[in-house]
Amino acid sequence: MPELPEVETVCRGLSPRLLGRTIVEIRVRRGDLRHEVDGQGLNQGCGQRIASVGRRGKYVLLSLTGGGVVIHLGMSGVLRWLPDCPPPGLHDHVDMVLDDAACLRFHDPRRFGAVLWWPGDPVQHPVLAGLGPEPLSPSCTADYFLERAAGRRLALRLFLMDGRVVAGIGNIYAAEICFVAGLHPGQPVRRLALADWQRVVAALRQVLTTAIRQGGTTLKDYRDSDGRPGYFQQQLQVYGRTDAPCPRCAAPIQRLKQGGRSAFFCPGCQVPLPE
DNA sequence: CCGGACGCCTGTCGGC
DNA sequence: TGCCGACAGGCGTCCG
Repeated sequence: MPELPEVETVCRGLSPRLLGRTIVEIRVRRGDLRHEVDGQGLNQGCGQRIASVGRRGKYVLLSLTGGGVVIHLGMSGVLRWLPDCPPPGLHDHVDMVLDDAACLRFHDPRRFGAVLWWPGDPVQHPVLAGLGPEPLSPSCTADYFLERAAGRRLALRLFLMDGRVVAGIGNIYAAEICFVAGLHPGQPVRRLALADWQRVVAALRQVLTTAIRQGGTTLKDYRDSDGRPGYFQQQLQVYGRTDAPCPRCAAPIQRLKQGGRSAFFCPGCQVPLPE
């Protein structure tokens, strides 16, 4: 569910609440997530202070004085800060209780998420190895994409969703980025020229920074760390808008199946490039 | 190496 | 009303 803008929003909300707090107890009610929760490891975090709250792609990183926690929200995960740690409800799998009686609660109905312990700096966790650059960092350039796309027939949308190419872009934002760049989502990436990649880079910066400013996209259950929804769904131009008029040319938005998932595009504004 | 299909899990929605 | 299939924001593995 949550892509980079949602995870960034969660991190910004958590940071002032968690910084400097000490973890006093970890409660794992259900550990069979995507990766089995290592309760033994996480318990080593008890008594440690939270030194920073960070993000890498769609992962939340809690850096402790002697270790770290890496959290992924999967499709349905919600990370909430709760001032008095109320009794847990259905799918509230993990609580990290803090020294001010608040808690950080991981809720995840589909259990595609993960809560991982790491004995050192969490950015060193193996799940983060091989992730591509942050899309909003200076290293994410048109030249970089051109090089990574060389010789590949993979569709543009799937290329942008591949975390090894660029971190943090999922189905919603890949669709919006292709639209803003004026490129067909099924476009084989080897056909894009440098000027096309420049449009992709400009589009992804614009889409992601706007989405962060709006607090992310709430289609259904996404909430930030205080339980508030995002507002970027009001600005989606193609995602989920099958048959609705394109905001630029009024042609009906089309949907197609790509990599087992839905892709949305405007047949008027996103025409395949000539070979 | 590359790309496509599938599975993991629960919940919701639309059609019959 | 109830049942059943399709689908949902991600990602790892397997196979051709």
